[in-house]
Order: sequence, then structure tokens, then C-alpha cells
Amino acid sequence: MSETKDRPYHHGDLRRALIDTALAMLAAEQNWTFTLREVARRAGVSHAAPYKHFRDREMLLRELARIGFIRLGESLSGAMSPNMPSTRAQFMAAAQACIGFACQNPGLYRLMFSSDADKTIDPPLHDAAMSTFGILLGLLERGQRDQSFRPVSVSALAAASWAQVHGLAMLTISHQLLEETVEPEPVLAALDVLLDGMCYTD
Amino acid sequence: MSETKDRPYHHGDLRRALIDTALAMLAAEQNWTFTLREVARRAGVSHAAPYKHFRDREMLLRELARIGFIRLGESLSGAMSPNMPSTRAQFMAAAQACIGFACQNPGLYRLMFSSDADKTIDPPLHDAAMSTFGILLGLLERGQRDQSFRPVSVSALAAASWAQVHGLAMLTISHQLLEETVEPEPVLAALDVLLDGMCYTD
DNA sequence: CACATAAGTTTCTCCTGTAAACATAGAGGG
DNA sequence: CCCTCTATGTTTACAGGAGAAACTTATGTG
Repeated sequence: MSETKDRPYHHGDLRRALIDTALAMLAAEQNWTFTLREVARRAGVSHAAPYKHFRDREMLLRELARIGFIRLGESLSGAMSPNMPSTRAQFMAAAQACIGFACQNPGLYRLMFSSDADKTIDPPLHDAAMSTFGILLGLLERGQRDQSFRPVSVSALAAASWAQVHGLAMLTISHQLLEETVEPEPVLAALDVLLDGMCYTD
Repeated sequence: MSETKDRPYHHGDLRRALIDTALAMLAAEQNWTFTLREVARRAGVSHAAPYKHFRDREMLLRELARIGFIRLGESLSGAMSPNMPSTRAQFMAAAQACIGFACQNPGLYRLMFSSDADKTIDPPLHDAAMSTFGILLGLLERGQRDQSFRPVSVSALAAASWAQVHGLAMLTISHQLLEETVEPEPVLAALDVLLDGMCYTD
């Protein structure tokens, strides 16, 4: 049921195909209009076919966002995997990975944090987001245990770093981070400023 | 031409009325669907009337965003007006004002930073955003002159604080800032973490 | 006072989301 | 081996939005 070239009538795995098509569209366009009919069109099926797999348009969007959070989590874990010199360096790597992820998938990243991806009505999406957030929490707790980060409440550290990194990512993909400088300098410098407030001694 | 109660045919100042109606809708709903026809309906005119004042839907959205930036700038200026003990305190007040503005106008705030409000094709909007951003820059430069903030490059300080405050605002209005604590504690604590990295001695 | 024009309205086309009815392939029971 | 059930398609239909075009009504100016 995999590669019969002539889509006879039943697609085989339309659900997966729709998700892949939608992800591709999201990756291609910063534009981000995303009509369900266009997804169906590009997947080569009728415009009503998606409704056999997703209750409505937003359900597909939330599934895409869920996949996005999983991928982001993988990026974060991957970025800080090796034995790095310091927890601070690990944080730096994870933050850059997050911003890099946003730059490479701006449409998906926007979706993940848009009101279309309502986590309060979608437990799997909520869990995926929390799981990715947990990676950050783990890093912060580790940093406090090994005396890298100051003993502020973890929720304060988490809020600060989550907001900072997310804010940098959003501003970067919106090109609102100072027009004159296109280089990543201000991003790195901004992260250093934050880390100076988080770490014991710089 | 101001308050003829019976809208006879010509509205008087439909442009203003449309903006006000749209702002009211934005304030009321977190939902943020915003159809131009609905605005026209609530303003009591036909659905094509708005096109006499705005080339398309997005032009109205950008005008709303522009007004939003102006109002945000007023909030910021107002919050740090009196003679405060320290530049750090001024920064704290401005940051809280920004987050408070976002909480009171979540729809408008989202619009201001959404891709619908494309600053690269709308000079007046761009100017308004830059003007508000300039308030932050001014505060940072003042803080460096009076030795409150460390002599890092201003663009680094600006990126850090802009991203942090914007990130906190977005996460707050999305209720993504830790589910268990509804209080503003983590926000204030997060700002303190940032300020510890920006200031010389706490 | 005639009339050009600004500012409304109606009408139209194309698009979207979504529901309902219909069609078909593949699986399972007699 | 055939009949039917069901999952997964398709077609058709409808409500609603964006925007263009053509029409209408005030309004201000020669």
C-alpha cells in the first residue's frame, strides 16, 4: 500500500500525506495563509477528503504545531548533547538552536505560538509543548545544582529565558531586530546580557 | 458635519468610525478573526463602504497597528515620567507598562506584531514602531550615561530587553507562562533576572 | 444652477470552510 | 466465491468573506 504510482482511489496514507504537504507549504512560505483546500489540491485529492482525517482545519493546524514542538525539542536536545565546557555554554547552544529552528521554519514556528494552536483544548499538543519546555527546565535545574546559575526560583529563570529566547526568535523572523544589523551579533549579545544576570560570575 | 444623529447617506467621518469600531472589536475579543464585513456591519454601513477609505483589509489592519504603537508609546512614556529613584526602576516600570498594555489589549498587541502588520511596506507604521522603540533606546542610553547599565553595546541591551519584554507579554497573553501560577510573580522575577545582567551592581 | 466628485450602495465573481449525499475499494462472514 | 459493511474517497451544495465594477446620492464650487 505504499508506492502504487497511480493513486487509484484510496490514497494509502492520506493523513500523513496531508501533514507532509502542509509542512512543506509552511516551510516554503513565510506568507502563511494556509487554506485547507490548497493543501488538498497539492496532495492531489478532493477538497473534502481531509475531513475524513481531521475534524476541521484547526485540528490539522494543531497537529502541525504538535509536530513542530517535537521537532523543536529534538533540536534543543541535539544542540546541547555533547560534553560542553559549562552549563552556560549549553544554554547558549540551546538558545541558538531554538532561534535557528525559528529562522529555518518561520511559518511553523509562528503557528506553534499562534492562537490557532490552542493548547488548552488539545491535550496532545499541550503535552508536546510542555515536554519541550521541560528540556529548558531540566537545563536550568542542572545549572542550579552545579552552581552555574544563581539560586533564584526556577520559575523566574524559566520565565526569563523562555521569554527572552522566544522573543528573540519572533523578532528575528519578523526582521524587527534593528534594521541596520543583519548579523546575529545582537542576538548573541542579548543572550550574554541575560546570562550575566543568570550566572554567578561571568 | 459632526453629530447629525440620522446618518442620512454620508456618514460624516466613516474612516474614524471604522477605526473605532475595529478597535472596539479588537479590545473585546481575544478571538481575533476580524472580518472587514463585520466591521462595516457594526459601523452600520454596507460591506463595500470601507473600501472608499482603505485600499484593502490589511491597510485597515496596519492603521490599527500604527495606532497601537502610538498608544503603547504613550503608555511607556507615561509609566516612567516622574522622578524615579533609579533608571532601573524606570525600566521596570516601563516593562510592566508594556506587559500591562498587552494584557489590556491582547488582540491589538497581537496584531501589532503579527505578519499582517507588515512594517516593510508601510512607512507610517514603521515610523510609529520605531518611535516607540526609540523610547526604549533613550532609556537605555540614559542608563548607560548615569552608570546604571553596563557599557555593553546599546544594540545588545536593546535586543535583550525588547525581546524579553515582548516575549513576556506574548507568553502572558497566551497564558503560556506556567499554568500553576497566575500571579505576576514570574514576570517580575524574570525582569529582575534580566536587570541583574544589565546593571552594574544590583 | 449645473455638474464634477467624494462617499455611499448593489451586484457580481471567486474563494474558503464545512456539511450531506454518493461512490468505491478492500475486508470479513456466509 | 459472492455479498455486504465500512473506511475513505468524490461531488454537490450552501453560507460567508474579499474585492471589483457599476450605480446612486450628497456636496461644494464654477
